[in-house]
Amino acid sequence: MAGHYDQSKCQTVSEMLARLGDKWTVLLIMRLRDGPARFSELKRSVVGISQRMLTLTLRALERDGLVNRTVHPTVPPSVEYALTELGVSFSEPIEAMGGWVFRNHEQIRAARSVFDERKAELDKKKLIKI
Amino acid sequence: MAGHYDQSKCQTVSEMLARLGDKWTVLLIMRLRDGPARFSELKRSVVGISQRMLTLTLRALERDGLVNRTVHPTVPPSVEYALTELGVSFSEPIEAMGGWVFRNHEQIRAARSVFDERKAELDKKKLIKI
DNA sequence: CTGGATCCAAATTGATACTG
DNA sequence: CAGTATCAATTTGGATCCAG
Repeated sequence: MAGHYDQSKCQTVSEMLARLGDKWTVLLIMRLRDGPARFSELKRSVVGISQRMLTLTLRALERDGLVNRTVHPTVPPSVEYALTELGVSFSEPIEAMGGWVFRNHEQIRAARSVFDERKAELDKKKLIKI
Repeated sequence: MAGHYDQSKCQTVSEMLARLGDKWTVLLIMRLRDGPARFSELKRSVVGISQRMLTLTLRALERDGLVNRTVHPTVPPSVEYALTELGVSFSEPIEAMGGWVFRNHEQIRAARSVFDERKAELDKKKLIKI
């Protein structure tokens, strides 16, 4: 029993979960929930993202079928990104998770303070012993 | 508007989101939903995790107040890890997300195939041009 | 058994410069 | 505007050895 937490057994699942890890995917999906946007709009919305990371993240999302990329053949070119149906569906659990973190981050901060302080004390005692 | 996807504004939120990214956190939380476990049990359950990563991930979860670490003063020592109340609460959105990925990974695989094949064709054409 | 410390290889990422 | 390419820097992870 309990043998099903094997990431190698469910490659895709674990890859998707891994994708969420990179700082930007969640932020980008949350942004796209508000509606489609162009490349440069996204770059402005998601503060701190580099052009490179924006491109890479969008490509990955596109590849997974979560985001649609439509090029308008204008000059200068304009490209619009939007969540697909699958993407919208996926954004729901993401939103739930984001919401949880948002609601509970105070508690987390508090827990961290306690932990760090306790650790600092232990380190002090250890220093005396050594 | 749309200025709230700024990770620097909500350090904790973005950190938590980032923590999910590392391969192991989600797997570990899912495992701990089944009940408390000892270090070595966890190591066996979460296939592929190294000792180092297990330790690091557990410490991080403990620090965030999601996991409780109780040492039983036996010889040899035995340490039990369990989700805290906060951890259980957090595990719900996680589970939802995991569930979604699990249910939809076929669609994702399909999307990837389409994308990759299309890209392969484009690359071929480009090669001819060059 | 649990887990800290260290060393090293590999993967990510950011800054920068360049292009259609 | 929307990227691609390249390089340097940081991060990350695994392997190994050691200790309470």
